[in-house]
Amino acid sequence: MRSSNSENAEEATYLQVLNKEQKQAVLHEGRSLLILAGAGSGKTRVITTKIAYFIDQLEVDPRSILAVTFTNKAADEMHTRVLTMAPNAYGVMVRTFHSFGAWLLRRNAHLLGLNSNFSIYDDDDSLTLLHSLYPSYKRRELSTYNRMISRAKDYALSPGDDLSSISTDPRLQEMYARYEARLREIGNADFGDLILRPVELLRAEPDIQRRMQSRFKVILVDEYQDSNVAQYELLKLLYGPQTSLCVVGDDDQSIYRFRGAEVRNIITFPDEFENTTIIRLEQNYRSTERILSIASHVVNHNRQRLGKTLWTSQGQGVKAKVAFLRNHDEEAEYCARLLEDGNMAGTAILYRTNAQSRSLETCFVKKGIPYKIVGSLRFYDREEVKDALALLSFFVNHNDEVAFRRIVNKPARGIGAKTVSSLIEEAVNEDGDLIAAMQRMASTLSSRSRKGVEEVLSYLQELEKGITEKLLSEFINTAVRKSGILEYHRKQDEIALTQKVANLEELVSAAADYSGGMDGLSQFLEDLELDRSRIAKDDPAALPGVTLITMHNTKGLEFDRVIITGMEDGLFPSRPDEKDDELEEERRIFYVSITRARRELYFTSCRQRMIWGKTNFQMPSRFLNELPEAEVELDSRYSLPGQGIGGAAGYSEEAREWKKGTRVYHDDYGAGVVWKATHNGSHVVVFVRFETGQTAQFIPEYAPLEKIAEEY
DNA sequence: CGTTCCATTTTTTTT
DNA sequence: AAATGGAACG
Repeated sequence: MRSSNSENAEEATYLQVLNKEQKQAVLHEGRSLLILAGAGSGKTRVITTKIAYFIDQLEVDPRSILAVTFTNKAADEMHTRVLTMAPNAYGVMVRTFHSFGAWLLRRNAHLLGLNSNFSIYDDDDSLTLLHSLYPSYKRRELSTYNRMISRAKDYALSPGDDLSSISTDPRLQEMYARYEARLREIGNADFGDLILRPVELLRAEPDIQRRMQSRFKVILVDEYQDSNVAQYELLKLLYGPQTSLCVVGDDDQSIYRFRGAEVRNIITFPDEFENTTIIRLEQNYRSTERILSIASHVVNHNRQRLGKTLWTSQGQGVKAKVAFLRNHDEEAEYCARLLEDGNMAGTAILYRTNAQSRSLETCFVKKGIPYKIVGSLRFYDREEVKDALALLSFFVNHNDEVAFRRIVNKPARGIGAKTVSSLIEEAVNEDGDLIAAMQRMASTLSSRSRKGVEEVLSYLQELEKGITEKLLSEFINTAVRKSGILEYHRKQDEIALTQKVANLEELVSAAADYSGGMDGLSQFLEDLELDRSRIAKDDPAALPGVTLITMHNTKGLEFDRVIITGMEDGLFPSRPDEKDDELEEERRIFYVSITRARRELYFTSCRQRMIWGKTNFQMPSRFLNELPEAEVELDSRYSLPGQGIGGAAGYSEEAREWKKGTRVYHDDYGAGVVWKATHNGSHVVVFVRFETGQTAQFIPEYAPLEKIAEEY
């Protein structure tokens, strides 16, 4: 079991701090290893130590080690930690699946008809492209198809494959095929392509596959439970006769099904890779016994799981608290009150949807409580940033229709939709180059459009001259000025009091570390596309203040105190009528959230909540019923009266009599069906959709509302 | 072609 | 509440 090497040699200090299972995982030398690592069981330590051990003790060349992580942040952190343990580990490749795919595609671009400086389209860009192919559809309709296409790619399905597992919509096949054809004409890649096209490449080119297999002798994958089918295919293609593969994950923490993650990947791993050793890491170093008990109680409601039992030697700890509040403002107040003890940095406030951060922010600004929002305020999809990036992308690829559409008439230059379409059509009919198309077409346009097009051509040509000489940040600075983008947003700032110019300035400074020229530019664009947090001024983790964060974004993090907000049906779990699969996934999100806490855990549930501008009456989350009573108590200081931990017992019993689907009759409105039942604090409120198409809400206690028998 | 105003409609999560 | 989409007008 143990290698004789480590038996004799003095044990490296980094091995001494490991527990038995962790050490076993590090020392394991078979080709296929599955580490089932519970929350807080030190899996990152195991992976980093294992990498250090490979280099130090087994004398593996760092360049032949590939470590795949889930986020760029995790990749950076892992790289740093490995270097601390093994200073000669510099050449280890630590990347996300997507960034690894991009790396592979760039060095083999010529084989795929890609420009080696191809740009990466995000979801919004993909939708723009699809819309340009189907202008008669609304953007909204197409976003459904856009999602299906990206899902198909997650499952490694091409337009020619059977897509019935994605959707039986007959239009999907055709749309996917046309979208794909046009994307290839342009020569760019979308997010799914970063995985799918490497898969296609390795299948089609055995030489390259062999080269990759001999380059990467060791492959480690973190957060394996969130890998999708395409990523799994890619792994299989990289797994050569000499490769050792180690995947680490936790089936209970699989929370990205909506984007193609397949828990089955981890469950069937031992069947797919021969002689797999399975090691379970069950000692938790993070949380108290009570927190672990709550977590395991909750996740035990799930059927589809491998099963494991976490334990800790941290002591029992304090009970978790549940608070029922009137509305989201009180919820924020409640959080603020908890923060009065001053432990901002150790506290995280979790929510299911990004929109929920608003009321918290408002409250904290008012009270002067320092906070930081992790992940959500997406710098990259801010209009001004996207404009600037589109301009830069267009320099890299003159065929880039999506970027062209974005910049050509911003600021307004008299180039309308018709002119844009005809310019694109002209380009498509030739070699695709939109600059050449503008040059050819200019003379045929109306004087107004012509002037605009000439303006664009002139600034593009002027800027193009400067691209190789200058520092990248200088080039970007000039580009946003000369193109008029900066001025355009300066005006917007004045009108709407926004910070767009400041954001553009931040973009410029983010480019400071990049070299000028096409390669530097292209690298900059890729880095931003794959890691949206890159532009942010500082690492949010380093700033003081309480952390506001979505449940999904907390993966891998930990805090002294965690407050899980919005424990209401229809918000969390996100839909009141979820199927088992979906509910189990929501429950895993709950499990992930709970296990972020080291010492203190709070849950809040509001009776009223503003959703889409309307105040809704909320039912307590059914997940509250799944908490073990012995470990949880009501925060009676602040909670509304008449509540038990399992929710509003009194109201919910009554509300259950009027559950969704109940047929009712009202003297004035006629027959209808209940679509929602809830309570407003002291009464049951029933929402009814009538056969007349009207909807109305009643308090049955007072209203002339009767239940009637099911119709036949 | 550009702007403005009004009606309509929201999958929740993100590499 | 916010963001889109369409119509109407200059």
